[in-house]
This record gives sequence, structure tokens and C-alpha cells, in this order.
Amino acid sequence: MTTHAAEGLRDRKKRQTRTALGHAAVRLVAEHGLDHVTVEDISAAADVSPRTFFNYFAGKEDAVLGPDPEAGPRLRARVLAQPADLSTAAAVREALLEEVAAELADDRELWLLRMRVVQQHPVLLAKLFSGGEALERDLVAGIAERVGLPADDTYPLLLGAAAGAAFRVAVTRWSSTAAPLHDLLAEALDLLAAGLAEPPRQS
Amino acid sequence: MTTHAAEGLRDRKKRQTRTALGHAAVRLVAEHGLDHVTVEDISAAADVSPRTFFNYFAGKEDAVLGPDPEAGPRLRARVLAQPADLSTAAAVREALLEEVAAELADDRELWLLRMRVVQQHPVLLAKLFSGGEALERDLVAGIAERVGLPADDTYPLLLGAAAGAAFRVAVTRWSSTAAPLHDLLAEALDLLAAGLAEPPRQS
DNA sequence: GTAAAATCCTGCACTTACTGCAAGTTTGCA
DNA sequence: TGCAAACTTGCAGTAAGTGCAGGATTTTAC
Repeated sequence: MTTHAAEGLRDRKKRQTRTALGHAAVRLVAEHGLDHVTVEDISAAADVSPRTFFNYFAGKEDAVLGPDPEAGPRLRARVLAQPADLSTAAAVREALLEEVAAELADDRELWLLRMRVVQQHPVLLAKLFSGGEALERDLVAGIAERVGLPADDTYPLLLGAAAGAAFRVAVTRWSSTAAPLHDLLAEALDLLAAGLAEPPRQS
Repeated sequence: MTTHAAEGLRDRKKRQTRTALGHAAVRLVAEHGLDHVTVEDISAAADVSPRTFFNYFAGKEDAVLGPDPEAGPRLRARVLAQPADLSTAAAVREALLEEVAAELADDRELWLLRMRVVQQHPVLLAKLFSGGEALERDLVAGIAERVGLPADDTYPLLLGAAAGAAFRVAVTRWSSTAAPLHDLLAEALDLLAAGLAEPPRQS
């Protein structure tokens, strides 16, 4: 996973309380349901004051689906690090697969819990998408940089949004089927690269 | 637009208060900013009690980006109404373009206001996406029905999500460039159909 | 190593969001 | 006309979320 070697005590503590709050939120909501868990409960479980909770998250839902503030830059770097002979779409594909592998290797159970919680509380879909949106911005920046177009051009925007769509579909299917996330994501990205051509009829 | 001929007094009044609340919300937020407008203000402007507001919308943000409850079924019907000799992706393309044309012809200024508000308050992106998500569900249902696959198969899910992505990109660009929404949406959908192939370099 | 500066945590007070309930009012229907 | 269903409203209460100021902790500079 991500290493945080040379980092002050203060930053380390901040990271700790942030993940403590996030984990407590997911665990408590998975157990008791979204609206039977208060910010006070979460704060108590993480051993900080309720007021401090709001120094880290904008609300309960942000704590559950906390947008990892480092994921965006990391994804952008992965896109730029792909071999130059890959097409842009292929580079995005590889970057996404790498990120998923790294993230899952790290926190597998946490992600499964999160998906279970989202399934039980569709309200959270909003936060899930907007969190993905922040990620998407960094992804678009990386794509634009790699391809030499402005970040507000149609191509980077669309490739980023389509990759995000493929990701969401893969995660959705992952939570309802037993297939590995890697395979589902690869399948979706391939379908996208084929121009969403007619699928094989299976009748 | 949509005609509501044979409809009781009661349903007509409900529609009226709903749109009154929605319009008031957009107008007030555009003028004073999102967090300088309370639910009480919106209710007063629409001439109903604050308590009634919550009978129509789950919150301030839902009122601004109110998901039109009829848009989903309408879009689904459009997909199914396309000529049978069109590919599925092409049918989705035509359905979306039709819907955009109809919607804009109806409420052009309202949509422009909405987009301005969203640009000024990125928090609303969450609701915008989740609203689009509800729409997407109906779209996916239509696609699945047309293509004869279950609605939780990868192909319908991905085509729906990708179409949603194209739509969001087109709307985003529409609010920052002066080009017609129809053209921007068509461009994005074409790019998608081409498998997101490398764009024309313009150096 | 110590003092000053920066940053973080916390409690308090306050506004707003949101929900259940029960009563009153309006509409639909026979 | 009169009954049933649906809509609106006020009230009361819980929880969310924010500004502020004081105290504690870490960092930086000397």
C-alpha cells in the first residue's frame, strides 16, 4: 500500500483519527443502519469529540464513503506512468486495474462492508458518485496531460467519465455476483473500447 | 411538452405546488446562494407551509435539482419506440437527443439557471448525479428490454452508465461554451460509439 | 533546550434540517 | 349530500452542522 515514512507526528495522528472515524462509521452503520447511528456514536467509537468529527468529514455519509484524498493524485500518476506505446484508452484501463488491485489488497473487508452498506442505503449512492467525481477530476487531468489536450476538452472529459461509469458498473456487479472485481472491470472496459457494440445474444 | 389532459384537480394542484417549489428554489438559490436560502424561504415563496415542503422534496437540494419523476419512464419509452433496425447504441443515442430537444424546448431558462447554480455550488453535483442515477435505472430497463438481456447484465448497465456519462459531459461543456447542447451530446455519443479511439491531435 | 508560532481539539451556543403525529381542510366518489 | 381518501398544516422533538474562543500539543526557530 501507500507508505508514509517521513511524516511528522501531527500528520500521522491526523491520518489515524481520520481512518478511525471512517472505519467506525462503516462498522456502526453496517451493524445498526444509517439513521440509527449518530455522529455522536461515531465520534465516541473513535474516541474524539463530536465537534472534531466535523473537522474531518462534512457529515455522516462522507465518513462512510470517505473520499480518500490521496487516491486522485495516485490515479493520475498511474495514467502518466503507463508505457508511451499504449493508446490513451489502454493506459486508462491499465491504470484503473492497477489501482483496484492495490486498493483491494489493502482493505478488502472494508470495501466489502462499504458495498453492503451502500446496497442497504441507496441514499449513499449520491455520495458514492460525487466521491467518484472528485476522483474523476484527477483522472481527467492525467488523461489531458498525457494526450496533450486541455482538461476541458470533450475527449479527456468523456474518457474519464466513461471510465468512471465502467468502474461503477463493475463495482455494482461485484457486490451482487461473486466474480473478482478485476475481471468485471476488465470486461466493462473492453466493452467500452469496442464502442458498446451489440453484445453476444445468449438465447 | 407533456400534456396532462384528463387529470383530476388534486393531481393538477400537486403538480403545481411541486413545480412552484422547484422554481422558487432555483430562483432563490441563484440569487442569494445555496446556504443563504432556507427551506422556510422557499416555502414562503411558493406559498405553502415549511412542513408541506418536505411532503414534496427530501431537502433543499432535491428541490433545486428536482428529479422529474416522469422523465425516467418517458426516456425508457423513447428507447423502445426507436425503429427496430437501429443498433441498441444508436437507439439510445436517438432517444437521448429526442429527450434533450423536448426538455429544452420546454424549460430552457430554467435549465440554464440550474446549470449556473450547480457551477456555483459543487455540492449539488452529488444530487445531480444521483438524480441522473434514478433516470439511468429506467434507461437501463429500456435497454435491457430492447436487447433481451436481464437488467443486471453488464451490457445494459454499461450502456446506460456510458450514456449518462456522455450526457453529463455534454451538459458540463454546454454550461461553459456557447455551443448547442444537441451538438455537444451528439459529439460525445459518437466518440463513445467509436470506442473512445484516440482523438485528432490538434497541435 | 526553551520559547514562540502554528495547528489541533474541545465545549458551548446557536441556527437549520428533518420527522412523527394529530387535527383540520380539500377533493373524489357514490 | 355525505362518506372516504388524500393533502396541508402546526407542534414538538431529535439530530445535523457551524462559529467562536480557550486550552492542549506539536513544530519551528533561536
